[in-house]
Amino acid sequence: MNYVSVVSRLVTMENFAAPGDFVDAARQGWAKARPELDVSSIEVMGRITRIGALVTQRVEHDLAPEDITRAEFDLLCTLARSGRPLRASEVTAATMLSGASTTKNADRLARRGLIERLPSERDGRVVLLQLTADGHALVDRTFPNFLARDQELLSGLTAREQAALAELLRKVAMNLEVRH
Amino acid sequence: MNYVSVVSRLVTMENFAAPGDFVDAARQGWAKARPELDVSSIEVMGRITRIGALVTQRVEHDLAPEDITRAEFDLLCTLARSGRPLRASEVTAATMLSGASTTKNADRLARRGLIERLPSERDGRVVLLQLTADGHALVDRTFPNFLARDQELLSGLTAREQAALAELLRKVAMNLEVRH
DNA sequence: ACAATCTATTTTACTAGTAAAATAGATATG
DNA sequence: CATATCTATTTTACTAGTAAAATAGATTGT
Repeated sequence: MNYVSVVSRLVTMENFAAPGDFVDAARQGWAKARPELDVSSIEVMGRITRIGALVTQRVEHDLAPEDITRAEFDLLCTLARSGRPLRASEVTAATMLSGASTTKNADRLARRGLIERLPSERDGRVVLLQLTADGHALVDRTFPNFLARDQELLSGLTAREQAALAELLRKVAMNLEVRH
Repeated sequence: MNYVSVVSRLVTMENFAAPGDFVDAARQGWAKARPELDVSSIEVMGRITRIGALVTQRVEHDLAPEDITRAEFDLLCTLARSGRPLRASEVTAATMLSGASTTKNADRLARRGLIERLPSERDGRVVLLQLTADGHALVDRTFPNFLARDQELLSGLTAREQAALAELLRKVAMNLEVRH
């Protein structure tokens, strides 16, 4: 790419919209406003938080007809994939919410008959949470739709690209999780 | 990899902890609980939402000493990189929050003297938001720290890997953004 | 020009999430 | 074998975010 095409690309991007995605626009903004800053890391981290927020909103929207929040659905899915009753504290660790939220979400799901609270035989402080038949049914009915929606989002990528992306994200995730 | 090594890897991962990151554990759970489901898409989407949530929490924690929320900081950074006063509705579009939240956040930031509200000359309904000198100073003082933290998270990846990751994420982001 | 309609922001009334205190059961120590 | 300390969960008191109503200014059609 020569000087002219670089310039014409910049002019195009500034004056005639469509500079790629949200993060491309943000990066261009920083390049102009604070040219001395190296903002290259937002190419990855900005996109991750942006995509994460958009996907979360979409999931919430799709769950509205079930009259269930994303956090409650997350709790149900955590129990569904664990195959055994989990302690409230295990659910808290898996869902990234506070213990107080786990109590609240478990209350609402129990009132709706989607989960049950069991006492632990070993430890009287512990509350075990497990899906009821209705809870299992809800997960079995709705979870595949979310998988399909996710696949759709990745449909622009080849299988090889999806695998490469997953592997790169695993590295970032592991780096992040070791720091708590 | 032969049959034995596959089996030994599975056994290792099930019985001796450390199956990689959070998503590896979740995927194994689904594989056992619902072997008929193709949950491969969570390798990407699950990691994006997980990393997004962890990074968001970390940013909130790091902003606590400034007595400012992540949403407020996001508003300040949006103004800082735009280089001109923005309409409240432009800020709303950039921050992924509701208009009501923009009003609330702008209220608090204006009370603290970090932004100013200006009337638009063209349209009496419009409120323009712009940084004060104090607001600029706060962004200049703190934003570089967040860039450094983000770079640290990506330090396990080569420059080539970071570029590949950014490019793959851009594809996903653009696919998502065209669907609103 | 003037009602009808549209649009940008704010206000109101509400829900979700949290930190810290309270509660209750387990464990350790003298 | 108490009693002090630790741990798991719940309750309380609060903050952040939102949808929908209210407000106020712009636009459109006649």
